[in-house]
Amino acid sequence: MVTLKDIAREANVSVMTVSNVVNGKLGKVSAQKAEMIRSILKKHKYVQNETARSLAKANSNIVAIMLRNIHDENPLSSAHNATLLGAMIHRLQLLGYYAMISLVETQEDISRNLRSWNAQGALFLGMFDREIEQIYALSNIPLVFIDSYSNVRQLSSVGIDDYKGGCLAAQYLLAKGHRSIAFISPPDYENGVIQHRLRGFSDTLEQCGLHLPPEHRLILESDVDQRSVRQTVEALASLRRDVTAAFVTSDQIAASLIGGLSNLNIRVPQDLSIVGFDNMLISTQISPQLTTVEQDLNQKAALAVDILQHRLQNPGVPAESRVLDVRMVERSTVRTIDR
Amino acid sequence: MVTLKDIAREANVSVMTVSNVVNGKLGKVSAQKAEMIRSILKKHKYVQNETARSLAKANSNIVAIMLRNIHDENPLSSAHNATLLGAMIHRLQLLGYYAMISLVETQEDISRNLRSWNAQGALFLGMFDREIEQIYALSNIPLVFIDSYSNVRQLSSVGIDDYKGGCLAAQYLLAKGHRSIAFISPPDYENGVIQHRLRGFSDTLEQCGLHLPPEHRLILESDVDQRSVRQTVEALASLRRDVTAAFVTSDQIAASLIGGLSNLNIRVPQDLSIVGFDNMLISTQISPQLTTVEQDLNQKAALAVDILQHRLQNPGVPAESRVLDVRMVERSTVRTIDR
DNA sequence: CTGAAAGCGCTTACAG
DNA sequence: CTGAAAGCGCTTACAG
Repeated sequence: MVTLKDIAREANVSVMTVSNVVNGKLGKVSAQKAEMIRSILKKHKYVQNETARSLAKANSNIVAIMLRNIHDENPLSSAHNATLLGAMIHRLQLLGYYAMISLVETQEDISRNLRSWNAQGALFLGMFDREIEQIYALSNIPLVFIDSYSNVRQLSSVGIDDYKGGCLAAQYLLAKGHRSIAFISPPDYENGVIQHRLRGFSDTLEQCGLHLPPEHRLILESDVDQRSVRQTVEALASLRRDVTAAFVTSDQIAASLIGGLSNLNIRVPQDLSIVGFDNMLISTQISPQLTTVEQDLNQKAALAVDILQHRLQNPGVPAESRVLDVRMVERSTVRTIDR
Repeated sequence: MVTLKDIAREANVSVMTVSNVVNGKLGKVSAQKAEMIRSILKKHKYVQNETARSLAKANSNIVAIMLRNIHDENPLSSAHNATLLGAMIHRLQLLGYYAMISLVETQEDISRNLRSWNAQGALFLGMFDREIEQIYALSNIPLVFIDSYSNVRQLSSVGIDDYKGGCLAAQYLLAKGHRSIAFISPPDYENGVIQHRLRGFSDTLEQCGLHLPPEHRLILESDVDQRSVRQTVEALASLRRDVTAAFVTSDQIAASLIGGLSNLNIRVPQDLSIVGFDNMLISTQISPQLTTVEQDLNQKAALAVDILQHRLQNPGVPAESRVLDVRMVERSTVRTIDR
């Protein structure tokens, strides 16, 4: 590995001068020397040793991205997480940062990943409410939380209007004449996302004098585990007499359920209407195409990175929380009930 | 940030002694002192500065994972890539490595990401054939390529038997009585995967005296872009008189095509049979469920990491190439043609 | 414009 | 078992 020192020796200048050229501090080097040094740099394909640079500057250009690991399930088998992660990495790179990814479970995982490479900042996906406060105690680099609800003041976060998402789904189904509707989701995991969608959903029902009985609230342990999908499908099938529709909090789960229902000869939307959430690619791949609540993942990813960068560039700016809008996308999984 | 020096001062010992305790070199420290130091370490929640450690040891425990960026499309919107990445990160963590992820396009991207943090090793996903040789020139850390074909000798790689996958699909469709079959894939991108599947497919046809005319070979520019899906659906629809089935090289694309066909009232499998590839979750989410060629992504990911680790632990061991098996999974998108 | 000195937080190699 | 010295490859702060 060729170092600044090697280059300096060959160029007959000091290490400092080479360093200035590498870092583009051209005011400090004569144009002629700079050119000469640049050509030697190129000749040897010099690549800066970020490890040493980071140690000397206490500035690494690393951004840690931490994904909450739940039940040891691959968090990237969720299309939502994967798309978001890809978009964040892409944008970080454009801005000159390195992305170090870790799947975290314990405070210790977080602490280690936050501090060992002196990351400049960190992006968190799906952390639990109660963990967030503790994370702040670990480090004082800028932190941005995605899809987390928390009471911590001065939290930088990006999320979507989950409450409104629940409202939209309920309003839409009510407008189509549905009066008895199931709510299906993974466990809440204490990050508040599900809870807010549920609240928006049931508040809207209640405004119409309806309510969501506990037996219409179905919980799916895992959206990738076949067995738990099957159980939920069966529970849903046995609810069929009571319920004309279901709001499912992700397209991925909705697609699995629709597949399972079709095996039991329960047709969507004729026998049961379904509204999903996310508007991922899969909502147009299944048949009938899924009516769903849309969120913009690319925007969520970009905004998270931009907020982080803004705080990195302007130390001391106050925390910033952004809530992105959602909207209904009407397709073919909800039927109109005539009265 | 608390450093070894701080701890050493408080414990009234040298930095070296603390370092030995931190690194578990207990043979070198008296049990009593070790215990005392450990408690101070814990009290201050000491976290090792990997930056400094890496610089001193020339050993970072970072593994770089590079994903080939094509057309600036999010590589993690492919369920295949995302699942693979998640599984690799998980396994790397278990073994004590840090995962630095980058989306690469040029040799310079690769060079920078390979060298700037002195990564111990690197994992490449979907690199082009012609690039691989150049990558070897960049660095001599252990490299493992996933799903890449290359003429480079001594290449460590993990892939699947793409040729056999093509054969299986063709054999299956032939056995069901199909004689005129389309082959649909993204562009080959020179990594050989598509090419090998195609060759297995067309060789098998030829063994039966059939062949694949060029107009039955459809190329989809992008599997996430709606327009290119629509174009392919139309092309496929207009082939319908000539063709009774299509082999599609990913479940994701197959699902999109089936969705598009159903909008044109072309039913699968009655009007057209489809075989997919991968056996991702989506193949059971769509209806009818997709008949497909299965590969084991978790195994692919684990093997890639294990081969890398083996080379990391045993410098000088020869390169190792592994090819994983594939198998047919029969579901409901292929009909039997009576003759 | 140029460079010698000191230091970032750690480890290696050696002496006691 | 313990520690003082030197060094990893860079940058900062300063002197010329």
